[in-house]
Amino acid sequence: MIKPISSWQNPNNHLEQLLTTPWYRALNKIFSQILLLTHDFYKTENITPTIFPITTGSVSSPFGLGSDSLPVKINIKNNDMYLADSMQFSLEIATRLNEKGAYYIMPSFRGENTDARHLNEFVHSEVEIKGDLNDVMSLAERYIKYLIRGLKDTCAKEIAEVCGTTEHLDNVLNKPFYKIRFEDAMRELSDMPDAFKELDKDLYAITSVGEHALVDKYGDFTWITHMPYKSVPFYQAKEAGTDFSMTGDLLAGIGETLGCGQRVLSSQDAINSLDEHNVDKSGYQWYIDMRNIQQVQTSGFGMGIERFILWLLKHNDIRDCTLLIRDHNKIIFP
RNA sequence: UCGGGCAUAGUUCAGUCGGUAGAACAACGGACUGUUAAUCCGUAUGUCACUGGUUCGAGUCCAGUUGCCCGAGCCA
Repeated sequence: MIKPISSWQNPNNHLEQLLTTPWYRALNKIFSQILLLTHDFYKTENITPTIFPITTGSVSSPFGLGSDSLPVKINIKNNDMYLADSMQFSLEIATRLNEKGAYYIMPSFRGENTDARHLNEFVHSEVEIKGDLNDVMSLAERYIKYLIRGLKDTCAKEIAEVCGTTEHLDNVLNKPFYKIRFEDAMRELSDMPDAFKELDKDLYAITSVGEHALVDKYGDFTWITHMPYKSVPFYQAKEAGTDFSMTGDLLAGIGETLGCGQRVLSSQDAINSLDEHNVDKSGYQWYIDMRNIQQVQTSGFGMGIERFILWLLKHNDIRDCTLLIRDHNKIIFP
């Protein structure tokens, strides 16, 4: 059996653990296979690889009533800017340059404190395609199953040595991912007061307790879709005729592993959404303009690779799932 | 980011009611033992995180700042 050693607790002694323990040897192999499989998968889908700057003036995360997520602010030559918290905006541009869409797999940066479910720098596998919510959800399902099949071929020994089984891989491959709308999940979990919290009057969001309850009930890789429009970022499209959004979160293991959404279509949709979410338009005029230059319906998803590995290895602390430790509250070598 | 806790010797921590700063381990010096070291004796530990306030007097009470820990939040 291979067990993690939690060497992130003492970053200055981490290097020896990294270089000498079977846990990190297995983790390294899994990471490299996921990279290879990701490129293979998108090649079969005819979706184009891209690469972008990691600094930006437009961050995508600090929006929505349900979010006080923080970008990582840096200062270069006296200019305040951010490290990318997501490449979604760049991918929306790249999708307009390519036939089907564009993907990217690189670190994203977040300003919250690290804990068992969060890293300050995580490997983000993101894609944006021409299409709607259904298209991107089915792409996500194909991607995850492609990864699982590939990892079964190449890393079954390592996975079995960590978890004692590879049964959870087969369970996922053998059935379609269960889908439940947010409003239906709320009704089904109405006897659990902690499953949802009220963000604002009559505006609710699911909690990690609620996510766990859904995973317990419907198994790993369960979709919760159509979150309340006001609780999601401005760039997510509104469902016609409802107060919900064209979004989906994919739950597995400890919780949200992948998030996806259909983007606002027209420049007027973008303006309305910025207003309804009370977001200052000055940093996002380009986002409005882009829809005037070329209006395309796009949708995309982002998956946290370490969170996927957490599920893959049936583990519960994401800090064990990175090769080089990063904690923005500390200076760490190497 | 919010809430709670903590900050005293190299380290781990005591410090009562506001009245001159304490222990253990580590370190250093010596003694002794047929010797990679143990044991015994001895020695020194310090901007009590920082700034200000209250007070005759602050490690102790109050305010602010900084740093760390725990919890929550957020997300992928």
